[in-house]
Parts: sequence; structure tokens; C-alpha cells
Amino acid sequence: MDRIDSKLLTLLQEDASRTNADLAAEVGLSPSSCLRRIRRLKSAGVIDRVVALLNPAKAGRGMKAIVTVELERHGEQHMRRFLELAVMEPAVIQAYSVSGSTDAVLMLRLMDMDEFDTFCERLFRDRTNVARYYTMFVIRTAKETTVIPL
Amino acid sequence: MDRIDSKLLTLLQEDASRTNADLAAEVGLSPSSCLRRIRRLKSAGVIDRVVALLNPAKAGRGMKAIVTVELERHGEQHMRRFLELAVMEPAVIQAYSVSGSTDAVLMLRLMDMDEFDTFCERLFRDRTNVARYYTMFVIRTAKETTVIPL
DNA sequence: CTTGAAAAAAAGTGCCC
DNA sequence: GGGCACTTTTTTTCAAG
Repeated sequence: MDRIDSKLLTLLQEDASRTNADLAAEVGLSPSSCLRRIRRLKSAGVIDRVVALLNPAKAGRGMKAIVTVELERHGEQHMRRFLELAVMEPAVIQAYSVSGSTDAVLMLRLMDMDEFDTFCERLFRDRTNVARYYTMFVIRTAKETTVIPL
Repeated sequence: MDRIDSKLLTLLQEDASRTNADLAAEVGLSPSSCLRRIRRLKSAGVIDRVVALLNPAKAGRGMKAIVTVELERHGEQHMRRFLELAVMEPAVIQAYSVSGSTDAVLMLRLMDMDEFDTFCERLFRDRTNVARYYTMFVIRTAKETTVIPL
């Protein structure tokens, strides 16, 4: 992982549709050397995958919410069971167990309030062991990047 | 935006490195028709961009934290000013203004506690108008996807 | 106006130095 | 790491529905 690898990763994190020849020129390498490095980074798992990112509003899911959850009964088993349920929900795009007074944090991508309503009824009803949950609706997104700084 | 477009978007959200011929076969279209659809989705902005996702741990940033922030002085100007500062930080991967008793939520990608320490000193010191902030460190990531369900 | 087939261009791949 | 021949893929063109 030298300077050139970092540069390549930064470029690919911003735009993975660039051609190998392009990338090679940018980092000052021959196309074959450049390709070798990229393949190495992929097989080493540093590059996990290449994906298309959609415009949420244009994909019909412009609404976003952050939910903090406190469980009724704590402990590893209960946490695991709750997260298993949360993960199954398509609206849940991020699910974490966290330190502090809250047990879990969920990030939701929703179509509208109706979807939020049915989601809550499903995930936060009696049998799911949720004591309390607090919802913060996203008003403005100032930054949202998948780029990991190197 | 018919059934085939949705299928294409779902496939591309999961793996954008698939070849056009592959995608065409999957959705039952000729390569040329398939390419036309993908290009249309790109120019319409439904597909925002194609990026490489890194393995955070292998990229040296395995630590994650969620920070809720309450500002000293509220209002549009102050919120905007705070978010401008937050957005400039490379460790901040998501920054939102939200509804409820907290004003903003930040998602951080960090190398270690030292980075968190210097980050807090920089962003949450007196002059930045932050009244209170509460940090939740991510213990376990149960789900983390960029896929918007269609 | 949309579709698919085939040619042309471009990119990716593997081998040798 | 670089250069070159080979393969695959993308992209354009064009004829047909």
C-alpha cells in the first residue's frame, strides 16, 4: 500500500467507471502495471465491490430518518435478535449496535410517512423487545459520501 | 421506469462491474437495448455515479462513531455555518440537520481514538457554537448498504 | 420510435522482457 | 514496472418490425 495505491483507491472511490488507461495516466503508470495493482487491491479485499449509487429522490425514496433504539431486555442474545429483524427490512440501510445509553441506531430510507408508520408498527411492536425509540427525520443532507480518506 | 429499468437498477446497485452483455441476458434484452436503457438512466440522473466501496478495516479506518449535536444558538445561519465546518472534515462521511431536540447528526469514520480526540477539539471547541454533543461508538455493524429498494 | 444484429472502436488481459 | 499482441467488451451503425 504505497502512495500510488492510495491515489488509485481515492480515484476509484470517486468514480469507478474511469478506464484503466485513464487511471494509469493519472498516477503515472503503464496500463498493465495499473491493472495489476487494481486487481491486487480487489483480491486483497481492500476494494470490496463496485456499485452504482442512485439519486434517492429520483428513485422514489427521498425521505430519510435516523432512529435510536433502547431495548427492554439487554444482553447479547436480545441485541442479536433485534438486529436480525432490523436487517431484514429493506428500508433499513444501516443498522448498528452502539455504546452509550442507546442500544442500536438505524438509518432508514423511506418513500413517505405511510411507510414509516407501517415500518414502526412492524419493528417496534411489543414482541420485538423495544423499550423506547427516538426518531430524527433528516431535514438537510450536508454530506453523504462513501469515500474513506487515505 | 418500468419493470426492466427497476431490475437493471437493482442489479447495478449490487454490482456495477457486470458487463452490459451479462445484464442484457439477465433482464432478457439485447445488449444494445440494455445499453440504451442504462445510458438513459444515467443521463436522467437516476444513476448518480459508479464508485468503488472499500473495506474500512483494510483501508485503515475500522472505527466508526455517530455523533448527535446540539447547537448553542439555533437558526438557519448558525446551522449552515456548523455544517460547513463539519463537511470539511474528511472523517465526516455523513452530515445531516435533523428534526427533534438534536440539531445535527454526524457519522464519522476514524482511524483511532487519537483521531477522534483531535477531531472533537477542532469541531466542538468554543467558537463553533456547539452546546452539547453525544457520541455513540459503533460496536457492531449489522447492515450497511447503499442499495435503495425499488 | 423502438429493437436487434453486426461491424467498428475501445478497453481489458496475459505474456514476455 | 513496461511493451505488445490477443481477447473481450463497448459503442456505433444500420436495417427491420
